Amino acid sequence: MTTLLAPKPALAARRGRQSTQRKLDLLLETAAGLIAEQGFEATTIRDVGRKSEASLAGMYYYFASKAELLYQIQSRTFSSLLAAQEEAARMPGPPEVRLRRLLAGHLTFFARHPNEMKVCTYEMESLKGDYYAKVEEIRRRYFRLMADVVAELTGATGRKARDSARSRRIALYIFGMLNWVFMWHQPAKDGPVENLGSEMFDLLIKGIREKAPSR
Amino acid sequence: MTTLLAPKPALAARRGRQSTQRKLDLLLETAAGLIAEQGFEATTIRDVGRKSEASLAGMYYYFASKAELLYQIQSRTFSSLLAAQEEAARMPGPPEVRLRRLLAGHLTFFARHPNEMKVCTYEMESLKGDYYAKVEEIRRRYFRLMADVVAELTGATGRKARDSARSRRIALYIFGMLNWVFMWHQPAKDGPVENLGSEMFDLLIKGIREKAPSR
DNA sequence: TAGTATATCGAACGTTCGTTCGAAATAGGC
DNA sequence: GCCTATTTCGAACGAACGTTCGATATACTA
Repeated sequence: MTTLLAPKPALAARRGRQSTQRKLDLLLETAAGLIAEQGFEATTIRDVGRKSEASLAGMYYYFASKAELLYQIQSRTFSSLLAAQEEAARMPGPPEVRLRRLLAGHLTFFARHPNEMKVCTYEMESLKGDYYAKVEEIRRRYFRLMADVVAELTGATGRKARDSARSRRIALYIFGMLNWVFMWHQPAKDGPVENLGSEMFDLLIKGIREKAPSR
Repeated sequence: MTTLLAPKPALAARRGRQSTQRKLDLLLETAAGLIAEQGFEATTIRDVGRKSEASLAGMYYYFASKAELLYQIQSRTFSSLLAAQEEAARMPGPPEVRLRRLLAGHLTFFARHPNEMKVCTYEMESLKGDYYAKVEEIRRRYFRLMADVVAELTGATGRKARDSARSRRIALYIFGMLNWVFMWHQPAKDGPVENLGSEMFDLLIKGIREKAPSR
């Protein structure tokens, strides 16, 4: 169980801990950049080491395996995003305002950690077994956050399976819009990514409120 | 130039051509399934051969390299999709109807070729050099198809850069919704994928028509 | 039936990968 | 200035990969 995390903290809490912690952060950041650019399978531990000025063998002091490296990036990033968004969703206000906050929060987080978010979004299926299950659990909670707010807007408060299925799909559409942004957005060309949140909201809000689709 | 395509057709057009053509199709189909499931880098030519009952060396009679195999899947699939959608967009009707057709066409094509579409969408950046450029050219034409219809709906007929940038972004939002479907849709659970097109249309149409965003 | 182009395959090559191991540094506690 | 725990690294291993090559089998033509 501890084996899933970084090397045993042991007594290092007093000694070179800060330096070690900083190096761990550096390795994760470097790895995220390379994986975001080339993909997980195409990225080599040797690459990460070279770019971080660490030896190949030295990498294995910080990670038990290449798979654990990917897990740590995704786990850390997604946990951090989830915590921020849970707070945003908990704050009071009508569902419209909370949806706005969730969209803005997702995009702002991406603006700050683009490489890590790309890794979380596009290398999810590169994780296996326990690693995959653990990250998927976080992902599921994050999805529910969005789906619940959408459900309030569609009026699917009860147990009507039909309404709840629709709000689930709408939440999935929204995540599609959000996650695809990572594929095309260039700050220099498209301006700050945070602006897109409002545009998405305006684009969707009337359609979401419509109870009965025109079908 | 011919080297980009399959082995020289030469005089094979008369001989065992049909059988060869069928085997080529089988190999591409098998490869698409494996790549869609495991990713391009993680998929081995040995894997594809084994599943197609071909030897490892035998694979190289049909493909010059692993990269060319990926290129052929993407090129064939995307060309076919583009042709179908260009016809759908050319047919007369108000822009609303043509947008509906594009959404339905994209999803229907996915329903028929899910593996190939996943490969086109998620392994685009695994192509390099000329292969990448050639496929990107097709992709660009496909994008313009959608963006033009959206531009008609937003009323961005002139050269107003502001309006054209907005319709470009909206088209990207739409592709995000569409492509993300590949990640979550299960026919048994979510019903036929074609139904989603109407739902997306209803969700978006009012927001698209709004000229001035509330900002 | 002989001959030729097409199609297939076993075996091997060179490279690169993830991972391991034991030794060498480094740094704080006494 | 030693002692111990932490951190780094060179070197190597076994496995798996993409690719090549020469030989063999298959099928069509004349």
